[in-house]
Amino acid sequence: MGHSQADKTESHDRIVRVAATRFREAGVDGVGVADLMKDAGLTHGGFYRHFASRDALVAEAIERALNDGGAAVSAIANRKHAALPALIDAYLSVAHRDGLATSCAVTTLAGDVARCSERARSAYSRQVAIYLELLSRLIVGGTRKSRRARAIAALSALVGAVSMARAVNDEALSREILESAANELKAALK
Amino acid sequence: MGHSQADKTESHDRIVRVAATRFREAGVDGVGVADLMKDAGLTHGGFYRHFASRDALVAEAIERALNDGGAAVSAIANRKHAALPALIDAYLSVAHRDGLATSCAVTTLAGDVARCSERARSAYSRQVAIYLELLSRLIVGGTRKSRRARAIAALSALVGAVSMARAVNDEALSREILESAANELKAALK
DNA sequence: ATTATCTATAGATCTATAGATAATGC
DNA sequence: ATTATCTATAGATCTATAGATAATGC
Repeated sequence: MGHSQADKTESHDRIVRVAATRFREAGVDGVGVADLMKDAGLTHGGFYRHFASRDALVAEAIERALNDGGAAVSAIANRKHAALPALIDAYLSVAHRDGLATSCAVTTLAGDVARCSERARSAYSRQVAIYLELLSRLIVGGTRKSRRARAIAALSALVGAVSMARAVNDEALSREILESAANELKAALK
Repeated sequence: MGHSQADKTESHDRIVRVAATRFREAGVDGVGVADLMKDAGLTHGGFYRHFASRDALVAEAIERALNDGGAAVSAIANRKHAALPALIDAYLSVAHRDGLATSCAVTTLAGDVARCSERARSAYSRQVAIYLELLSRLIVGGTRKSRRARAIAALSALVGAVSMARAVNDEALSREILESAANELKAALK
């Protein structure tokens, strides 16, 4: 039972990481403080030495989830060769559809964030802006303005396709959505 | 205090209608049975004479919410003139973004449905299939297969754009998402 | 007599707090 | 002495049930 300040920082970080995962899996309303603390290897009583309220953790965990997704997307976007189709294929993959725990929060937490604190919504806005910058840079041809408009349409299609592919319980339809959206996007942005 | 069978049918319907509205506003986990019954003008004790469980109401309310949205979209799609751009503009309007209570459940409840019962997910799948048929019919040129692929990409963009426009707390960015997505879609499907 | 609804409550769960315990760090 | 964590619990809320009440409908 460690009690150093280093331990506290590590505990704090572990709670946020657990919450960022569980919130993506079960929704922000789908898991309680006690359960999160248990997953982090702590008892629920200690929670309030780390966070002022559950809402404070929610905001921090959403920021973390958004950053995680951003890092994964950036890693693909910074490839030298065929970054745009690679990004589209990764985002619209069955692995991303099914990997809720580590999925992109711009899709997975969109509905929850809309009902969240301004802090969480600001983090979400920031991450959308980052994705749009990143996509605009990868899109070729036309004016700067046109590239941004196409980036918005592309990001919308990525988010919507994954949302629907997850909600549908018809595997053939789900895969058709992912594949058709990927093909149309790659053709439109060629 | 009426107690006829007609009253029961009416009460049942009112509970489902209230739930379909409140679930879209607050999320499926965001409102309890007692609160829903109060909104329907009843006390919470009577709930279990209408539904076997809360989950049974959730499934029925999601079906209702999906049908409501379907009816609204079909009404626009059946216009003689310029049905496709009218549908795109309506779906990507500020009114639809802000009108959660009566909004299209394919977008609003996507995240919740992914964690719901098979019954709710089947209803969702059915509604997606209906929208894709409807959009395929409105899209011109190319093969049947190509029209379906474009319908999938278009529906994805509609769903994703509204999801992001709601989560973002930057009004300018939110409107830019709706407008750019609408312009790109209309241009692509002309 | 049947039944739609209401009152009251059981039992579980959730957020948050109080006080105890056992380490750290001056 | 300070503090990170634990044990225990208060108070609120949530789903579900039991029994009472007041209408309907044979």
